[in-house]
Amino acid sequence: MDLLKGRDRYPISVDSAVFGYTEGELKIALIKRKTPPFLGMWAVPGGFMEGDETVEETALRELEEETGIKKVYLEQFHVFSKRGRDPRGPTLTIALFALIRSDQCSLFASGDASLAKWWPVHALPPLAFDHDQICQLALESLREAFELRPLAFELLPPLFTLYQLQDIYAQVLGVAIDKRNFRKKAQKTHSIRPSGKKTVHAKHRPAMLYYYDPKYQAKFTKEDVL
Amino acid sequence: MDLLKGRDRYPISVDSAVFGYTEGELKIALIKRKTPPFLGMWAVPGGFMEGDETVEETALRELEEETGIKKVYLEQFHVFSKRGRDPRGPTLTIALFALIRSDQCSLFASGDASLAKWWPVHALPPLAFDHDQICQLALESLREAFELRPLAFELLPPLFTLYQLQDIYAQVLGVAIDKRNFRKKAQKTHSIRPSGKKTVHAKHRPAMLYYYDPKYQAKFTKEDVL
DNA sequence: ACAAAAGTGTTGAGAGTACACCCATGC
DNA sequence: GCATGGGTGTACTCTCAACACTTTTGT
Repeated sequence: MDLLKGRDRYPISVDSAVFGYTEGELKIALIKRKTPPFLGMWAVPGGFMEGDETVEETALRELEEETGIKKVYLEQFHVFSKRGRDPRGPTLTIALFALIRSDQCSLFASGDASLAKWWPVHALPPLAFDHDQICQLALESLREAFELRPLAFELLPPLFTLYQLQDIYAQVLGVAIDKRNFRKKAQKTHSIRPSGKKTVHAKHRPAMLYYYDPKYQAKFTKEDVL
Repeated sequence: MDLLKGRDRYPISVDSAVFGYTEGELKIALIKRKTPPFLGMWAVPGGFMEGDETVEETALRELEEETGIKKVYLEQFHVFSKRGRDPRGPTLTIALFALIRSDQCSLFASGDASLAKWWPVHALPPLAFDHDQICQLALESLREAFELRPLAFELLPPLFTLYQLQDIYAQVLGVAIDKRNFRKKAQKTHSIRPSGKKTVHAKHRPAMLYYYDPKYQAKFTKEDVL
């Protein structure tokens, strides 16, 4: 006896706002749609759940199919279910944000995408469906998550400069940050450690490269969020 | 042409962890299931999406059907999609937490529920499906949300004492709070205002009743979260 | 030389924390 | 009279915010 018989069923799409930090700017990865509706418009990568996948598996599969992106940090932030948001009929969209390390930011369009490209978060093109809402809420959710968890490191390569780290916080939180105060705070966490190496070939004085190692925090607290 | 044809479709259940503050304790509303599977076990109220409802509409409909609860604050916190979590087949569950004012906490079982009852959050009975996980994550999400938004007032009647307010923060965040420091902080927000009325027939000295009015905050900041 | 980021301390204000006693009411 | 919460102030610590100049490299 199928106890789920008679239940209404819905196609589920899983869409991911992928954030990256490239060329010193916080950006979102968008694809150009190759199929109707909204053919030729920009959209966040995503697609429909299949079989007995989990939400996260769908997100990873579609990301790789459409943009070539592989290793990402994923976090769910909202389910969109308003009537009429997809002209094809009632659909749910589970929205996630994804964070990708800046040394793995190259994009390759394929699958449902004819193009894949990074866009500065504050200069997005017109978007398909309600993806403008998704991007906006993604950014707000990212901000909230940044205040609760040490996520900046998910946007940086294993070795990074304090300036990069600070700049990410400044851009995500949308505030200016004092350099000296930030560096003092970073040192107090003990989890941001100098590697001994320095940047080379920068157009300016070489900077110490740091790495993040949470094991040097006795216990993670909100105070360690920077 | 149905562009959604051929997509896999899933039944969606929407389950709500309803928090209430009654008898001086933080509690969750549970129902006793009247239908298989897990017949006779306690579970979080919820049910399947129908037609072109939104997630929030489903949550409200099922809450009223099963427990009689009407006015609540709702917030999504997670989608559960792991294989095998429902023995009947692949299902998604969208989980929300709900906050109900303590003057509207009476429960009436009906619909799929044979009983509806408040349980202290730290003394729950064995639960159907993965509802123990849902309750645990609901509590953690509630904690996070409490640090970002002024939610305690959603658990209190329009007029409340400072002790009640403090006690909610203490129980939700799981920490002890100093009475004098808390009261100082509450006064500084300017949005918690004495009504002039006092409690009557308490088993102790009458207490000033306060109300919450966000318009007395110039701009809401994290500092106003208490 | 100039542009660009690296690096470095001190001070003052405000927030957070710790702490103990008397009061009013119901039973 | 006893139990229960109501109500009040001070002192210390620590965190946070504000603030400017010299250094090193590439062009």
